[in-house]
Amino acid sequence: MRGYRQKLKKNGFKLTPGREAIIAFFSGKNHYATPETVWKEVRKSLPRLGLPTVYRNLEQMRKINILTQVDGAENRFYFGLCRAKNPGEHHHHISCQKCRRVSEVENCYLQSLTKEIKEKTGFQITGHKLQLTGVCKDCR
Amino acid sequence: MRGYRQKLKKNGFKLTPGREAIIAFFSGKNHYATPETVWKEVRKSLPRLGLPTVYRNLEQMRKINILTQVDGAENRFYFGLCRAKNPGEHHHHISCQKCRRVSEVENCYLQSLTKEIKEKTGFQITGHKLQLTGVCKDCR
DNA sequence: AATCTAAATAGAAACCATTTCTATTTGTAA
DNA sequence: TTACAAATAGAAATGGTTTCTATTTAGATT
Repeated sequence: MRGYRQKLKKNGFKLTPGREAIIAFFSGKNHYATPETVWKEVRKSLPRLGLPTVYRNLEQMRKINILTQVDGAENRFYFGLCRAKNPGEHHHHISCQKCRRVSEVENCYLQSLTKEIKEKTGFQITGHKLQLTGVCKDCR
Repeated sequence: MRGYRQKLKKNGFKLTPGREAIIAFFSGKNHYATPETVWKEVRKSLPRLGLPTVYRNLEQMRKINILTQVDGAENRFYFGLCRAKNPGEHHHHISCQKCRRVSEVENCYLQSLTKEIKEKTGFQITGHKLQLTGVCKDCR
């Protein structure tokens, strides 16, 4: 928790009750959630917090790698807490299809494929997004 | 083009002018596009084609692997033509960030990582979605 | 070629996640 | 304590996507 405060400050963001509550929500659950779910939960302690504020905060905290955005099946936003040792470094996340837990996959195994894919497709690879799905050890 | 007709019939879909025009659109361009873009273009030859019909057809043709869905930066739909030799088999696509061309990456290199990721994260991997971005050889 | 029927469509309207806007409030540096 | 930029509330707008119903159509059957 302390680390997130530092990170917010370092990036010029103020420590508002809304931001702290959102981080607390994710810290407690470690699952990904939609902005609306976050809002409904956080509103229990901060009844006047607006949904637009939640959207704004989620996006800001994603930008500074406190949160990570998860691609769900539906065309909407999902966020989860990023617990990587070095969140700024390129890495991936895997989410549990049962309990929605998010975990880090700190190694990226794809760099080595760049050359092979380039030879086969003629594309120079500039980026990739990998969305892993699985079942976590508690749900198995 | 002939192949798409067969595939539609085999899956119980009728050969409507709308479906043919949508496939023609993608065949000519080989780029991905939003439903709205498809609609605006196809409407030039079929002025009465509605946007909901385009949405319906895109989704239907995605289901039978004529089209592939591409994840763009914005939270909306993108579709492209799938030219894989065996579209039913698991594979990936790479899209050019300049011209939006879509190409197939028929080998999936990730199966071999399943075991390694399982050991590190405790997750049993059940699926993945890989979105590759690059610059195609014509745009380099 | 004419008939039939389930599938497909048009057009309008609804839906709803997300964003924008403006007046007001608040965190924090001085 | 004050000052001010940052952040917020609340309402409203936006716009991509879906739903709805009456009508039309593709393709099978005769």
